[in-house]
Amino acid sequence: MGHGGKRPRRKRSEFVSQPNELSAVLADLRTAKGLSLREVEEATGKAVSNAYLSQLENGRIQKPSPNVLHSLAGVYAVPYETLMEKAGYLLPSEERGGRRRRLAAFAIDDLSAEEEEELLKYLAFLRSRSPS
Amino acid sequence: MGHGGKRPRRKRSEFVSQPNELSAVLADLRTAKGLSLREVEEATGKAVSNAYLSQLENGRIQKPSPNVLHSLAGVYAVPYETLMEKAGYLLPSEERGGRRRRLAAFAIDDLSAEEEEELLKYLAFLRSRSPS
DNA sequence: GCATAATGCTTGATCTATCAAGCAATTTGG
DNA sequence: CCAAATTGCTTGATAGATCAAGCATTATGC
Repeated sequence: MGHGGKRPRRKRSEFVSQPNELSAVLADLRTAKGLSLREVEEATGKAVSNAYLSQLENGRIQKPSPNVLHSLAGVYAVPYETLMEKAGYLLPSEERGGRRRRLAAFAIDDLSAEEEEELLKYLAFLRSRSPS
Repeated sequence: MGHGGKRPRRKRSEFVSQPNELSAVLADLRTAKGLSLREVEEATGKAVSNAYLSQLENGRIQKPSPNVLHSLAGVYAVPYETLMEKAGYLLPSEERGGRRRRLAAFAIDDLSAEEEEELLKYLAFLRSRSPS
């Protein structure tokens, strides 16, 4: 031991995160619902740890298991197949003959009436910025 | 899900061959086509080893990856989804669309991907000002 | 201000999926 | 009959998924 002062140095690991589409979707869904990592962990019934969620959202996991995706689909109230598709396990739904809702549509299902009204105004604003 | 951590120590499981529906289906498909394990390995372009196929058909693998199932679906000319279903990754009768949609949901179906992302961030903002 | 909780994150450890190599039986062909 | 090939199978090694703990920083309460 020796050298008095410093404790085990903590090296700053250079995370080579490769953000993919899935990680972005999962992060967006969680923040859109206003949930913390631990709240999601809890919502899955401890099936998915907050540690893992963090790695997932930061693109450090290449292939989360279908079980994990199933748990998260439940928490975020989005279709399991959609997450499977984002993870590259299934062909895009168009090529499988299926209609689909925008992911954002699922994020608003439990808004209050007041919030929904605000949201509609915001949508009008969004549209005013792009040609129809 | 994983197992990690140092929790109650788990004993090494003795290879209890537990043939499930998937293993039976895979074995039947292969013998029905008169193929050997190595021929199937070859047919997948070396994507799945004969060693693994053996374990798979004898129920020694709990959750083969979707990638493996995809390769085998190609070789045996059966639908990928069918094998996924046998493996327990998909529900047999997936019913979709039962939920009631918010009004606003109809207004976002034709947003661009960028706009949708903005929208999700806006939702996070909305939530941050009201309790759940 | 300070203790405490909450948040996102990193890391060490463990289990599982998966393959390369090898093995004992069986088949084939000369 | 025997060597070579084939077949199904087992096992050691490796990589990746996943979690329990713990850390740094920020928010919250007194």
